[in-house]
Amino acid sequence: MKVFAELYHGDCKEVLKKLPDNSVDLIFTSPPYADQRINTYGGIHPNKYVDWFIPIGQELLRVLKPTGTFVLNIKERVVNGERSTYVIELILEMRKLGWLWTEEYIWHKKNSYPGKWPNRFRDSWERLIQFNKERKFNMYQDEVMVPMGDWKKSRLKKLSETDKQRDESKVGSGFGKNISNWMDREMAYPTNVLHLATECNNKNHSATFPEALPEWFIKLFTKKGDVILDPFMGSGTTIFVANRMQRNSVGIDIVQDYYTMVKDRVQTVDYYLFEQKTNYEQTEPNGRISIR
Amino acid sequence: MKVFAELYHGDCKEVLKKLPDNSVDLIFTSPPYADQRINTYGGIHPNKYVDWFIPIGQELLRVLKPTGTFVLNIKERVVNGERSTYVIELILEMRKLGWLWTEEYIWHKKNSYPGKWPNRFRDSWERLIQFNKERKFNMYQDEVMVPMGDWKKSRLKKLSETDKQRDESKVGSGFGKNISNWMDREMAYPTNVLHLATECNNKNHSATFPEALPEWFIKLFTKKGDVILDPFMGSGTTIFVANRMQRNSVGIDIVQDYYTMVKDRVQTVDYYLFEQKTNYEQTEPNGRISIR
DNA sequence: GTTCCGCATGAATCGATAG
DNA sequence: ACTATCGATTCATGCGGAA
Repeated sequence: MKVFAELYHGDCKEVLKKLPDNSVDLIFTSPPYADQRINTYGGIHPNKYVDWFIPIGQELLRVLKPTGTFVLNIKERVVNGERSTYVIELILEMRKLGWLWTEEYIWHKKNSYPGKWPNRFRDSWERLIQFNKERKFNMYQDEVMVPMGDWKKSRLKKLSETDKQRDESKVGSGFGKNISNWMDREMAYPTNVLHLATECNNKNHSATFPEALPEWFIKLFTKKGDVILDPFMGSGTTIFVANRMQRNSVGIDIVQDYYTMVKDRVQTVDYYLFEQKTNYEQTEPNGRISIR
Repeated sequence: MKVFAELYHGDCKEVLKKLPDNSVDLIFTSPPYADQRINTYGGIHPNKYVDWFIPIGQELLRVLKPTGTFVLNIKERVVNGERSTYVIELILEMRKLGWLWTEEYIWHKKNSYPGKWPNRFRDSWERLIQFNKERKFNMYQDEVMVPMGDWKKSRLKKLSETDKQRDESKVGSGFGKNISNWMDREMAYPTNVLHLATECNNKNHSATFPEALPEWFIKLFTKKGDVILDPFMGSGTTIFVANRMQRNSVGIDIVQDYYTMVKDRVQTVDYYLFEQKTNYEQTEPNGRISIR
């Protein structure tokens, strides 16, 4: 299957106008938080955040397919001892545009930023706000099933130890089959709380969210060959995960360095696959970068 | 220490007017959810929820001490495929009354109700919205510390060998002091995400939250002898936990059965303590029920 | 080939100090 | 009075090198 990654450099409010109506299956993005990351992005004042975002929300509504989903990763910061209200105001304004506020998932950040203050504890969660265009949308729930409980993990560990023992005594005949059967029966649907650690290791470019986050929603809301849009792609986590999962992707960023970096790395991925599989597709004439 | 439980039967909007200004240290409550429990509370339509709550929020602001805290346990329900907006609208309206929206804790319900729907997974979290009257309020953070993660074990091992010597060699240096403080630390401050299972063993009275929930906030925001108010006490979980923790409590409920049941059970607790400790205080002449 | 351990770092916030 | 800058505080994760 041929997969493209379509990258743009510019203000997504303008760039989005180039995209056709009803062309995207999933929008997954984490916009710059108010007055955060001021050195890379301009920094939007909390009081003006909603006004800044709404025109973008309007365009996103246009490009999303009726069966598509928009997942917004965001968290309000503390201003003068209070939680800012721009996120919840944004939800109300988005509904006025016609968006449906379907659900709010919680990302529990297991390794939240340390610190101690007299009036609050560490902030260890972020919002994943799900918007939809219509009440009927594509959702592939079976793709994100998980092993049932923590007590299963210990049993799995025991099994793997047993696995080794049997491996020594008997040459495993049909044992793997048993495990897979057992695992299949122990799967359950997840909830709307996701437990993931932030990636804070010393990589070249730190992402704002771990790959597992877009991966989960991509599995849940798209199938192979669908189109995923990230209008604030940043270091490109969404784009790369989409590629790996054989989804097409459209990425936009206003920062030249991010755009260049993601473009280069996407090409690297392309080249890597070329070497591995000796199955290279020509770059599309329209500037789309082919990945297979 | 003598502890009272002051119970009222009636609409809290009216009953609250009897309470004096600045007399409560913590308000912890879980109001009837919109259109939920219609048979008991009559059910408030989601569209009218904010209008219904605001006069109560006004009175709560009056009775709370300037150093006190109001914790509101609530979660918006799904109406016509969308999350209702009355909770986030309520936050905005409460701020207009003068409340400060200090923080939003997440209660992750570890054993939430099983089930799935075509459009959504199980809802396994609720909001615990913290409002305050002033930016400075009482918070006893040390009372809710939790054991550190497993990573601490290896770190302890390391520090016991190398950093002890360094600490002795660099006596008085700020750096060494920091290290030693950290080394002795066995407990860490928690985050704003609480992991509690819903109680399913309580057959008599279906409480809306487990005892551990009010217990955590009572430890965090009050000391012994403080006054805790629950204007929607329901089956009285907040009241009983406050009693057990030697905090005074004020409970209000509009449902006669709830009022009677809590009053009877509080007296039972009273009698129980009388037998155990042979230290009984007369019931107060003003109708307050004494507990020690 | 594992296991263990050192270490950098992450969408942070408050209070004091300076301009 | 109001804004800007800076130091202090703090916990968990995963990479990479070493045993």
